[in-house]
Amino acid sequence: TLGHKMTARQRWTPTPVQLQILERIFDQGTGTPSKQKIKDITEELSQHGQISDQNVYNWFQNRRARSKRKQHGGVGSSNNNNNNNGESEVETETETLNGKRKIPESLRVLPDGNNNSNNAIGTASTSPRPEDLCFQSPEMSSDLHLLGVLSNPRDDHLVGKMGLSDSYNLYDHVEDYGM
Amino acid sequence: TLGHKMTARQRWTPTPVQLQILERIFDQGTGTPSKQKIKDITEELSQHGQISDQNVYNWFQNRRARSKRKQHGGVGSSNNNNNNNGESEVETETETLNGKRKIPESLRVLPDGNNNSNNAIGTASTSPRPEDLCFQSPEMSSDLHLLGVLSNPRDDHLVGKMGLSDSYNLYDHVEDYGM
DNA sequence: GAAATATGAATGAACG
DNA sequence: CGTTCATTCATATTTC
Repeated sequence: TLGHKMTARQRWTPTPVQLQILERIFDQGTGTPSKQKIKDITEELSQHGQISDQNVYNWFQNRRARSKRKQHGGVGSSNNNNNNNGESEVETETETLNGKRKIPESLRVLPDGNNNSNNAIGTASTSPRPEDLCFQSPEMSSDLHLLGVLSNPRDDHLVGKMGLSDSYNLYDHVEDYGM
Repeated sequence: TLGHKMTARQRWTPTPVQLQILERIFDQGTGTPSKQKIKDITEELSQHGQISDQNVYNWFQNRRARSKRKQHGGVGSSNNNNNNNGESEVETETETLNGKRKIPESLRVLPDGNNNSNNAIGTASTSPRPEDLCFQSPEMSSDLHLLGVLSNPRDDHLVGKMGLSDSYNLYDHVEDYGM
């Protein structure tokens, strides 16, 4: 009953030794190791098992994030952690949600309905975009005339001369987009 | 390092269609689209789901940065090494590995102390990744000595064995869309 | 064996 | 623009 090779990419699992080393390094308080450090560490850890820079990097990132997160939970704090809104920090209640968050990786590309955060709530005016539900054919939608412009690299001289098209600097952390 | 503005509560998730379009545009070699282009793209993509200029801009930036990271061998890692066990018989059945790695938490974090003999990992009778498979370097890398390096921000060049990542490697996502 | 949990991996958003 | 943070997702592992 099983299939055959499904290209199951198993995620890297640190060996105890690797974990020990990683923990130790993390405990050094070095914070986030630089890329160079990452390489060193990777090199070191590769002696104890297969590992890559990305693995090490991810590990540190996760470790950091996890530490931060842990502190905020109801660790030693007083009881009564009432959540007013249904917002709740979904943390461990992964699939407790009614919605199906777990989509097979094969189908991950498929439209999962609409998980976009719609500001329109309460009025039930959630407009499930039918377009998303449609299968995306290689030709994409249709009215992509826009693409025609974009596919033209020479089309840059369109607005570049206006003098007003400054850099994207203002794009950095603006809140004007009212998202 | 003060008030981190993480007011971004809801994270925009591109729909498959949007992703396709974005990928397409990015692949056109347009590089970083102008502001005008961004607007056009946003407009087009908004037909397939909620999106903003900022989202589009971020996406392109991230995409670009990611691409560059790969060739530079930054954190982008180099070799995607899975577990040595990851041969080909990997099936969707979780039972494939048969044998649970029963490593007590005591060993998982392994407070170390001063003990060097990590025989504890001997539980590898079911360990999915035999570490002995890896060839030990003649210099017998010391886990601890690496820490010294990390403590020294100035000394990044210690092992000097990192001469591996040169070629292009795709570590990142393996988008299956567009199939 | 399924659920719950832990954690590695992917990615959007922010910072400098 | 490169790097880092924060959040989510997927899968391994542990528990019931």
